[in-house]
Amino acid sequence: MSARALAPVRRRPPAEDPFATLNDEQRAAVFHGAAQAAPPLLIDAGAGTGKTLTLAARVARLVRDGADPQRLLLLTFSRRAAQAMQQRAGRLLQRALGQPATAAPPQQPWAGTFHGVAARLLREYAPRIGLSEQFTIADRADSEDLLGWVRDAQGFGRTHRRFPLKGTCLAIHSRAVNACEPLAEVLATRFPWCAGWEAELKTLLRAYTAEKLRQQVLDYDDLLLVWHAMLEVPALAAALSARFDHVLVDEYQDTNRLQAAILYRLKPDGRGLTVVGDDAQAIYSFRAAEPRNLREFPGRFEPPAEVLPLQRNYRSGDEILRACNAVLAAAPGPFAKTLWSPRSGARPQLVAVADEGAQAAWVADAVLAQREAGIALKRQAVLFRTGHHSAALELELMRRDIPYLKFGGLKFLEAAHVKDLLALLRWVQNPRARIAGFRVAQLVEGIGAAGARRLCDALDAAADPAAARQAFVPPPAARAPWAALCGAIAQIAAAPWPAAFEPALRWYLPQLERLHDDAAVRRADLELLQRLTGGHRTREAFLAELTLDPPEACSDEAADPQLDEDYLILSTIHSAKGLEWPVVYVLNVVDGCIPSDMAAGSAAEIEEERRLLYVAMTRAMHRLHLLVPQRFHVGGQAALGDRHVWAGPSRFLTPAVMDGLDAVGPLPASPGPASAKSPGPPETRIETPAGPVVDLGAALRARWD
DNA sequence: TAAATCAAACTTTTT
DNA sequence: GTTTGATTTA
Repeated sequence: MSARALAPVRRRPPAEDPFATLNDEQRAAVFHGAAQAAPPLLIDAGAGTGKTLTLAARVARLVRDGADPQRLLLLTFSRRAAQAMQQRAGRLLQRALGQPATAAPPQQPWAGTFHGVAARLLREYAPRIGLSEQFTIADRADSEDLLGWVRDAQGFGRTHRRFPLKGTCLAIHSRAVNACEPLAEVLATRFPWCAGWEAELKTLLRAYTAEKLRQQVLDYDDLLLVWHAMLEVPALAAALSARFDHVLVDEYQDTNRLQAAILYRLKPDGRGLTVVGDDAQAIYSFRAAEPRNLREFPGRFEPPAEVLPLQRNYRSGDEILRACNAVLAAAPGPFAKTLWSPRSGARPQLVAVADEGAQAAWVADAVLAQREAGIALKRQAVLFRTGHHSAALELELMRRDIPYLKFGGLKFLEAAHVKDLLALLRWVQNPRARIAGFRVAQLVEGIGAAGARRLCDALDAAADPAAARQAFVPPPAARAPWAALCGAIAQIAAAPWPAAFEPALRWYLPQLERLHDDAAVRRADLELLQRLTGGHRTREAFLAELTLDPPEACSDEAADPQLDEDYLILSTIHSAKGLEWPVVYVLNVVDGCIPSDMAAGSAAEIEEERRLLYVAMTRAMHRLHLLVPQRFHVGGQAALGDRHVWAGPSRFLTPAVMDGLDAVGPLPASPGPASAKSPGPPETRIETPAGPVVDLGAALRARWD
């Protein structure tokens, strides 16, 4: 073994060909083009067709053939996906180079989400674009609060007619930015009830942009917007484009117009560009994702990009795939694929139950039965449309002592105590961040909204906000507690990371005890937060990555995975994207849940709900259970309210789908009529902003002129 | 005048 | 369970 390790790496013949197990479809995608400047490629990868493996193998193959891993950009949908991809590519590469498995695999440092990569690039280029290197990133709640504050300051809170709420204003902002649409068009197509406020909204969003720049705070949308703005400046565009020889993008059907525009500016001729996607799994249009990015990709280039499909499914038995195909057959997309597998297995089940209680009991029974049969809890997943759909099941699981981990829905970062502590750290890093300061100041005993406002105004007016913070004279009653906060801030600022977390926590814990009855439970969250600090090298990195990629599970009864060996997976369908489990249960496959009655507006929305069911079903490897409660709670009432509706099975369970399902329990009523085929969305063009500018602020403000 | 307290409404999906 | 608004209290 040691002799092998000592041998010069380049002389070692590969112990085995890591690409030998690829099928023909995958091999074609992996070996498309030369290692340098390969022509553009679209991998049209159906669910479970080995997409991750193929992309990882392509990365490994490019590096093996001479590409520099440092000059390779891998854009994925989540950080989790990026890590999975890096690991697999690393292992494949070791084998391709004949390295021992003990050697450190070559890392690809540029892998992550669009937003994550943007944050890193902006931090690096900040001095060249008039941005402070200390800029902080606001999560959605903070962005809403800041926008709400600007909205009040502009006097829109006291209008004669009702002005859109802060959340709506931010949604409008987000839509306009991500879809690259003019404000008027966004209002007309998405927010018709706000159309009368166009001029005011324009003023508001311009003021919001100015305020963010003044405070050196960027929201999610700004990360992409500034990246794009940088690519408008020829010198910066040249530097950024030259930096990467290859750009590979995963889940391309869920990118938006702005992301596509970034990509085309990064690689104008498409050389070195690879995108992977499946239009049947487009489920993020509520976030301005534009599946047409995928459809239009080949034609963007001359000659058009090559399209290579992957249809051989390695995940599921053929019975499950037939049912999945049948769901989509009612509304085939332009890249219609038929998944197939030579493997045969159990037919999927349609389980009719009386109500949500019976549904929870049935799932709990089934989960335990499978566990007895040797399928660990971890290898089973319960999927649902919205976070609270699992409430009844969670009660049942707790009652039966079945540990579980829930993804999606309740967010760790949204808990008040976590936000408090993060606000403190943000405020230390960037004293101009008004929302953070406003929040932290109010934690001080004796300072309320009015005192906090006075403090923030003073900081705003000061040339040196950190000094103004020290000089602030609190109300007499708050003197001692305020001094304690100032002391803590000084310690946090002085200490290296992650030691700086300690004084922050020490200051906050007494406030936690004072403000919350359930301090003990919340304290556990803060300890989890503390454990996360170690994984990041600097405070900036910690704050940025936590904002862009929050821990996915909430801690409460969701047992600490390190304590419980085995736990059942609960997940929203959206959060289940890209994952697979041997046994999958899908809750509430009824009209009103799937499709959600919130989404019943347009035909396009209904079609997205259909794909959502498709995504849920294609997660299953061996067993799939669709649950249909005949009665379920309607929302908009107290948690224990007793209003129900009698629901029919989801309209997506067409006769063709039902043919492939085994009915369990009393047969449900026949499904409703299939929805009409959707007309395509209206044509939109990418708006090209005015010529190159180096003044970032002017570029961003111009967005709202 | 500002802070603390209490009652009531709202809760899709997420970077 | 959090946020918002109205009321009471210092």
